[in-house]
Formats: sequence, C-alpha cells, structure tokens
Amino acid sequence: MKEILPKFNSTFSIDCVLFGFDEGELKILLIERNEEPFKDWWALPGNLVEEDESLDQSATRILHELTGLSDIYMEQYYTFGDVNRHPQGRVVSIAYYALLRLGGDKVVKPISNYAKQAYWRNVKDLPKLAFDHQQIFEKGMEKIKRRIKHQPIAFELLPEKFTLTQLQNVYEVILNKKLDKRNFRKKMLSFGVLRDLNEKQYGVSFRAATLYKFDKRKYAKLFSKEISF
Amino acid sequence: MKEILPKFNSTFSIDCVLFGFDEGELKILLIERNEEPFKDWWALPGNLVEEDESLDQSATRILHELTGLSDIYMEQYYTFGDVNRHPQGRVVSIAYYALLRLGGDKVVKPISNYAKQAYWRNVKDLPKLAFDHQQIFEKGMEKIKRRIKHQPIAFELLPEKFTLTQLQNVYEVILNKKLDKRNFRKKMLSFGVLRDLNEKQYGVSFRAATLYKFDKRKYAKLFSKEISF
DNA sequence: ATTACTTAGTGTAAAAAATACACGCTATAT
DNA sequence: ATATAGCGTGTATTTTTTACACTAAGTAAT
Repeated sequence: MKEILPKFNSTFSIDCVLFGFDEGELKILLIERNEEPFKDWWALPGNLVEEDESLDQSATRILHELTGLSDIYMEQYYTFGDVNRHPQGRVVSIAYYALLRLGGDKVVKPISNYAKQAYWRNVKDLPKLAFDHQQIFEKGMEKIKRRIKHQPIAFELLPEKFTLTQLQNVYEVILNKKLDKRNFRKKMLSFGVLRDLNEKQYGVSFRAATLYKFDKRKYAKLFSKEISF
Repeated sequence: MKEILPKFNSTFSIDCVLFGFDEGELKILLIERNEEPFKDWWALPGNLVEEDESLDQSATRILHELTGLSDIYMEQYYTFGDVNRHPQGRVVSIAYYALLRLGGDKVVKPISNYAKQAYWRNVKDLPKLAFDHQQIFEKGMEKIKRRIKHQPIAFELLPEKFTLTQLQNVYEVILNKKLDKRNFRKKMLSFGVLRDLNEKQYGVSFRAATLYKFDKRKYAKLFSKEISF
C-alpha cells in the first residue's frame, strides 16, 4: 500500500481545475493518464506535493508545468480526504481552481510526463473522470459560480482588452443562464472598474465593439452584495 | 524531523475553530497545550488524522473528544500547508469551523489528553496563539461572516427554542455591527423558516418574548442573495 | 397598588436596486 | 445599393432596502 505513493513523507496531492473560455464556451483542461491507476482515463491535472513547497507553490508549479505560464489566477477551494478516494492508498488531495486566458495569441497545448495528452473540454460535455475527480470538478464549478458574483474573476478568462459582450458571455456561461444586455452593461459599468479604452475591435465582420480593460486599482470598490440588514 | 510526527503515513492534521454563543458573546474554544512544541501556549483544538478515517470523520472525532457531543454542525473551510507552519516538520492542516449550542443546560467543560485545560474565549479578546492558529482563526471568522448571510447557520449557535432578539444578537456579534430591530425581524420572518411556537420565555425579569424554532423542512427556501442579473 | 424599569413588538414612507423590455446604429460583405 | 450581424442605448415598474419612534407587557421595588 505504501510503496507507490509517498515520495518523502507526503501523501497529499494537488488537483487543479483549470478553466478557460474559448469560442463562447467554458472549458477545463483534462489529461489522459499514462500511468496506473486509471491509466488511459481522463483526469484533472495534478501531482504530489513536494517536501519543500507550500500548497500554493505546488499548485503554481503544476500549472506552470502544464501551460508554461506563471501568472495564472488560482485559488485553493477544498480538500478531499476520503479514505478510499485513491485505490492504492491514502492520498489527501487539495483542490485548486485556476482561470486562464485562452483567447487569440497564446494557444496552450500542454503535454506533460504523466499524461499522454491534454485537451480542453467543454464543461457541459465532460467524459467520465478518474478517482473522485468528477466530484472535485463539480465543487470547483460551484465555487466559481459563487465567486464570480462577488469578485472580479471573470476578467481572468478574457484577453486584456475585451468587449462588454465578451464579458457578458463569460458570466452567462459560468452562471448557465441568459442575462439581459442592457441591465448587464448598466451594472458592470456602475461598478466603476472598467476602463473604456476609446478603442474598437478590428478584424470583425460586423460593427466593431468598444474595448474595455479591467482597472485593478479600482477593483477594491467591488464589494460583496449579500443579504443585508 | 520525522521522528515525532507521523503516526503511520500521515502528516496532516485537523484544526477546529469551535464557535459558541454565550452571554451575548461569540466565543471559541481554546486549549492550553501540554506538549511541545508550543507547550503552555493557547491553541485551537486539533489532532492528527488517523489512517482509517476521512477528514470529516476525523473532525467529528476531535469534536466529540472535546465536547462529548456528536451532532455538531461543522464544515471544512481551508487547508494550511506552508512548509514551516509546524516547527518540527511538515504538517498540512485541514481547518474546520464548528458551531455549538452553549446555552443553558449543556455546559461543556472539555479537557483532553494533549491539553491542560480548555476555555471558551471571546473572539474579541484572544490570547496569542500557537503555530499559525491566529491565521486559521481569522480565516474561519471570515468564513462564518460570509456564510451566515447565505445559510441558516445562526440557529446552530442557539438553543432549539429562541427569541428573535437572541437571533439578532447572534447576527450582530458575528457581523460585528448593530442591526435595526424592525428590519431584522421583517427579513427573518420573510424567509419563512421560523416557526412561531406560541410559547413565551419564562424566568426572565421583564416582558417575556415569543419563542421560535428553526424549521428545517423549509430551510431550502433560503436562497443566496447576491449580485443578481 | 402605584411607580419605575426593562425589553417586546409593531408600520410606514422614502430611497435604492432590480427587472422587463425594443429599436435605431454602424461597419462589413456582396 | 442593400442585406446582415452584432453594437449600443433609456425608461417605467416592481421589489428590496433603509431609516426611524412609540406603545405594550411584564417584573421589581416601594
């Protein structure tokens, strides 16, 4: 039982739900495993935590290995520790979600050592996943649904310059419902964290939309709106 | 480095922020440690996870050992894994908060083996804590502040029968602000999860208030209220 | 029994936020 | 010139939130 798992003393791992937004769809990155257990299954990217790295460092490393990027927005959200979640022994897994800009220039085609290949898959059409990764994904999905209502994380999925329609698409696909265009724009602009770049899209085969940028300095003004007394 | 920590293969532990509401104050349970490291320091109750128990089971066990109770409301909220958070080696700690009815009958006076004594301490007046427990406490405090606005967790801190004033006190002490009595009652009753017991307090030296009960069957109706589009 | 005291319990008006809803504009493609 | 596809805009209604103060009921002391 113990021979496979622990490098050093660690029996904990990181699993990442890496979200990307592309072609109007919310996608996550899945790897096809090249190792037992669950060889040939689809799984969330993840790995064991090294002895000398914090959990955040480990997640950062894993994401870097997958994508080559090192400034990915990322957050720990839950730890899965059922006794039998890993068929070969006790592995507690700390789950992170991460948000990545997929649009346009940087095309991420990740391949890593423990995976045959990695693909972006629409969250609405996922294959069966290894281990308890379905559960890990679902909890991550819930988290970002909730988080997007309080924190300016939608911008992490978009290129630096984006249109309000693109932004609305991100909200719609994460919340899984249609939003009213005028009300959406009114509210978004009312937060005062979007800077109008006085610049238009180009290369589109229809009327070009205004480009906006997320203004990080004003971001603190975006408070939670919750049950209020 | 390894000689002290791992029973089996486990280098993870559970730490619990156990909240109670008493005398109008929000309190947490602290133990005075009887072991190195941090002998004689105040700390959150916690322990190593056993090989054959899930994280939730482990937290349940720890809470049971402390209080003798086994139906405590409890939730995992974050995992702390800095490399040097434990001076004697790598210990990743999964944090839970828990909410306990302190009122009246059940007086909890917990003593356990690794602790000299345990005390309820007002969250507004905490001593210096061992390890990174200050940070763990603060994150737990943030979590319940947020959670109480979405989920009916306030009731977990009150006796089964309670008055609206007591309920308001719980909200006030967790949110750390005064609320308007009429607006509070209006909103609480509007959720439709309180059952009027047609019963009054007694033994109080002033006008007795109506007692209410949390109606679990209607609880699902209490939706999140957040930024809405 | 009168009085003083303490907490319970109640309503309304004003402000703010959320919602529902439709059409002219503009750039591109043919 | 014209068709097309997405851009960009305002108002009226409803709902929610907020602010605000007095009477009622019971207890305790005299």
